[in-house]
Amino acid sequence: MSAMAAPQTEARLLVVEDDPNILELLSASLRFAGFDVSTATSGSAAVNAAKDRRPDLVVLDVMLPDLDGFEVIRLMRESGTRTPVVFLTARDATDDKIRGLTLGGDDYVTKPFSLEELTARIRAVLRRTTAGDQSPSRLTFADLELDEETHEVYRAGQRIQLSPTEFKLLRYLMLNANRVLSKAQILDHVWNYDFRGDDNIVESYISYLRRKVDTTQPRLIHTLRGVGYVLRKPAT
Amino acid sequence: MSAMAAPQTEARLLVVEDDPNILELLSASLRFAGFDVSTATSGSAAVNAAKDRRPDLVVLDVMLPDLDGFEVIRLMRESGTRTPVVFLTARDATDDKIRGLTLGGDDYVTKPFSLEELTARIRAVLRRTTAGDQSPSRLTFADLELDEETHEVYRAGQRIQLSPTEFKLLRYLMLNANRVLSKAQILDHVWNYDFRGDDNIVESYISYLRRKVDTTQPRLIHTLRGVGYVLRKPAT
DNA sequence: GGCTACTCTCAGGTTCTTCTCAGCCAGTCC
DNA sequence: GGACTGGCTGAGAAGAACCTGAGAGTAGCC
Repeated sequence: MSAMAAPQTEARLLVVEDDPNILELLSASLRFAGFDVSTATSGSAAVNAAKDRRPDLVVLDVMLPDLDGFEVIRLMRESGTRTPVVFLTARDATDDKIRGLTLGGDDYVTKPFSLEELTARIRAVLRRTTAGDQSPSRLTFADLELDEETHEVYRAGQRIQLSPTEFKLLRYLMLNANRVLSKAQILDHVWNYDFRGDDNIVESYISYLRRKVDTTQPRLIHTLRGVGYVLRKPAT
Repeated sequence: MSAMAAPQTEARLLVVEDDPNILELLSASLRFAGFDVSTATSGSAAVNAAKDRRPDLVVLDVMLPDLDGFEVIRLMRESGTRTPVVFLTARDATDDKIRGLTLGGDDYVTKPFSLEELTARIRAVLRRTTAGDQSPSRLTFADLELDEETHEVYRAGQRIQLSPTEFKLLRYLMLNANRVLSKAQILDHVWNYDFRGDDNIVESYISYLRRKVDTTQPRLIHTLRGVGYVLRKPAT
């Protein structure tokens, strides 16, 4: 699934995270999303890996066993390269240094995050920092349009207001148009990884989405009973 | 984000600062703002770098481990070139030397500063010292006007009084018109880097600004719930 | 020293959002 | 047809995000 928008497909990521569960989750899904992923589990390993691999972007947990994330970045940048970073931080990060993370084209995501949110941020940072606006911030499918930067959604030219979760769900459907997505899959990608509710939440949000963006013909969001959902044009 | 106003885009800066955290903060964000940045961490290194690189402007901490900032400038200028300088000083610097700075076209910013303030000063000094009125001191968006030199703000021709922070916030919004800015981003750019409060201060100042400059139709300051704020004309 | 203007915090109110639950509906299988 | 299963959706509780008034503290100014 998730072949993502093409341009970053070959972007090289370095993921630095000491929790093996989260590291596995991240590297598997980012790889699956089409990124070329390498990993490190400590700050010093990260610095070396960055020298060797010259990644296009680093996903970096600020809490690491040896060096903290800020040290890692400084060491990486001493060699002169200006690699953009997406930081992973705890939600209640009272850490003084958390300020300043959005400078220099970088960004951050607070734990626990959803994979959709992380990949959206990665795409956004790559878009900003890579020369040439190669990848457009606007997704299109049939008469649906979704702007990742301004969070605007249009159906047949009509502006539609979505809540944050509705927006994430629609983006996920659009990035995976014509692909059947199970409720479990959707849950895993759109909701935070610590979400402990059940599948019904997906049904609820599909229902909300239909009411907001799929009231006109042709219908684009289809249910495959017992299998999942798919965004596609009818008569396929 | 922050592609800033175009004109200074190619200006060469030399940033001289011995604190590695602040140096990283500065070089990352100035580079992202479009400047061509090189760095030095000591006075003697700065003198050499200036000879090599011939920067258009120097950002110079007055407190350095070896030479002080004024010495550095004297040595730089012995070779005859008159490079403008923006000094970084401690807030309580009662030093007489600081006083005379604004006479020679130079300027200074007291630590801790905000990035908006520093980049505004850099732009102003470049404007004064570079031949040709390349970058205008007046920002315009819809019927909003903001003069960076006189600190005057007009909405639909009406003069509006803003406090210093309100002014900085509005300038930041105008420099990034049509771009969605998160509260974290705004905090990082408009407030001093040592500010330790929370996001609510941004909400407060947005509220003040709205009351002062956004009481008439069409509304220009928009809230994107869960995302941030954006300055834009409606019906986009 | 006293006044003013400004910055920042806090808390109450409001609106929007998330999530759960339960009942209903629609296919499917016997 | 009847029963079962999966999906849909309205109602509502809990919580999050946002706005704003009030006020404490502070810096700057006369």
